[in-house]
Amino acid sequence: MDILEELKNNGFRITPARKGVFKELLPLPRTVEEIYSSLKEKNIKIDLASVYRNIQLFIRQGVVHEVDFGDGKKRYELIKKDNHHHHLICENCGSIEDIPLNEKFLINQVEKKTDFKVQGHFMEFFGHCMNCQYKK
Amino acid sequence: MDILEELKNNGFRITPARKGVFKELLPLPRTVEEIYSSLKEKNIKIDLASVYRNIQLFIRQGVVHEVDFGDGKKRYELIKKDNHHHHLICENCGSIEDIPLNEKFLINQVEKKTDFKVQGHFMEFFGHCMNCQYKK
DNA sequence: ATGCATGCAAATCCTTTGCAATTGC
DNA sequence: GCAATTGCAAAGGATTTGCATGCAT
Repeated sequence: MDILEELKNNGFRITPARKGVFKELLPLPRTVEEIYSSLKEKNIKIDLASVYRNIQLFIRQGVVHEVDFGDGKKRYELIKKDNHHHHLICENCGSIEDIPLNEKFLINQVEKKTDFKVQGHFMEFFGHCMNCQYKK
Repeated sequence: MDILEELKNNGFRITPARKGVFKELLPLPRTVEEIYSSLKEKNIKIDLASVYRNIQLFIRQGVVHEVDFGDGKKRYELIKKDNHHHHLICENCGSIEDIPLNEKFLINQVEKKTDFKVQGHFMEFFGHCMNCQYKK
């Protein structure tokens, strides 16, 4: 919950709505719609526009970034320092698992093959989680 | 141009609009807007809705897929058989380069670390192309 | 000739914005 | 108290859809 404190130190207010949106992001990347309905269910009153506004604030402050799993829905995820990772997305149940990877050699492979200077990357995996492999 | 023939065999018509959209996708992933304006410049009369409709048809037929470079714009790319590759996206000039990679070991790494069965992946690289490295 | 594909306009969905009221500090 | 934040409603942009007409086969 350090991050909210930091926001406060930067002159932003900690409102119930803002704290709510933040908490929704804690476990996993979520869509705006998911955040909105989840807060509603928890009886935290918030307007859709405020969800959008707070997500955008978090992004501008560099604590959240957008991830795209290619299903047409934008998801937002907390950026945790020293925790660069990728996702395993189950195409059956939709579960999302984090996984850290050693992808340096891949980036080396790219830079060896071309004259391109790689500064960032985006990498997600699709398939079936353990549960869904056996349920079939 | 095999793909258009195949569509025809599946009972779809080859119209100037459809052929136009298809040709626009030949070299590189493009946005709907890019396809639309490019065709307009070439005096190929087409409605925006028809660009959307044809892209969706191509996707349903499995010859095109959506790629997302994280800039908020959806791009559409032809799926060429036996030509699995990734992209190098220059953050300076926006150029897009294809690159084939040996990512099998990465997928093995994932499956070794977890119980997840990987069936697909998504992988893009961002940075600076050769031109933009030296122009700076 | 038939019905698929198109253009056009309206509808829909997602996201952003203006503004007055509210609330955190 | 004052400025930041909010809710609400309206605006904006992207995509989809309904329908009558046109065109590929």
